[in-house]
Amino acid sequence: MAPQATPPNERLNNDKVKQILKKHLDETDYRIYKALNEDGRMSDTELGERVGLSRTAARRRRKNLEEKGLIDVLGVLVLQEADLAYADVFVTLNSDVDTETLEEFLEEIKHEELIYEIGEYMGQYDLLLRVWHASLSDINTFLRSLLQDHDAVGQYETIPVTKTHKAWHKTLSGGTE
Amino acid sequence: MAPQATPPNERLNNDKVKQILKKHLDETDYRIYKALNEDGRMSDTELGERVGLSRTAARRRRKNLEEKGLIDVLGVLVLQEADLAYADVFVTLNSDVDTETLEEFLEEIKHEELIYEIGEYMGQYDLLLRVWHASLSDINTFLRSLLQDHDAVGQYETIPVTKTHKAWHKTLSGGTE
DNA sequence: ATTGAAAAGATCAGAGA
DNA sequence: TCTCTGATCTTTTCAAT
Repeated sequence: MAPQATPPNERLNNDKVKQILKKHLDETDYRIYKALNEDGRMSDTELGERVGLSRTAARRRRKNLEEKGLIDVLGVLVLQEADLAYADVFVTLNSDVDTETLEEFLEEIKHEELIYEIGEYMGQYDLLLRVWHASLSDINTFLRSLLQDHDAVGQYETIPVTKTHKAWHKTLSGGTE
Repeated sequence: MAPQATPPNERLNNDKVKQILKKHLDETDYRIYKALNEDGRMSDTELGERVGLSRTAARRRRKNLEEKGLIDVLGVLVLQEADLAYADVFVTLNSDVDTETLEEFLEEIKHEELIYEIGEYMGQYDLLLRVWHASLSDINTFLRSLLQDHDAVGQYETIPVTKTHKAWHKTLSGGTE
């Protein structure tokens, strides 16, 4: 079958998004991203059909987006489906912590398999950690041994996540319901 | 070349993780996940070589993990690389909000292209939203029009994320540095 | 879980808009 | 620069074991 023109129902009808991204992604790039967001293993051939390009053109764009680091195609663990507990941890750093101690701390926790996200905040808290474990009480124990007496950490608050409705830009289907 | 036995340097040397996941994933499954977490488009052939299985066996396991919803392979936008602003929003719901209004609210924001995550908290806040936009001030304007006078929303606090060190279980390479 | 073989897809060089 | 086509090589996929 010949590659079709852009299917009308898949056109990006969101001018706002187009405006925001125009510095790096044009509309075709964004549609490639959206297709990969749905299915990261979609073949370049199908990708091309979806966005109205030949396989090679679609492929080149995908590769470019990946090489520039604008998109990443990866596998994620769906904690909700794996009956795992997960929580967000808001860390306030010690006010007198020096850069080196902080760097060491970050380096240390980056390699923790049970911490799947680390972000820096500007505001009420300094750091966000996201952790997973078998149960909430395991999360508590884990965090205590990791953060309790660390030079870099002032205090921390843990908030369990009870349900995720949307993640990775994607509405989640199931849940435990 | 014949499929090799498990390369020693790639074995999962983390008993804690093995214990936590044993209900759903065995060690080979977890190694498949870790490989896909590095590169979601890795071929089943390479996957098989990495974990010491034939292409078909590796493929079957991958498919199973995807079908059970335990892992998902998808494309993500790396906001940090796209010069976009992003922030976390902690929402406290109105104390007198009824289930229906809440459901409607969730349904409404699920389809917002600029909201890439929605989670329910148990604790100090009720909801976490993660938003992106061209700039922080755009985020502010966007949130005001979305949340300000909504029946479901009591108050909300926005905290900009200034840097992400780890996301999707993966240490991020670049940054703007 | 594996192998072998047919179909589908990836990849590259060359060429054109 | 971006795209396309055709040729070749790799991977996927499925039936049989």
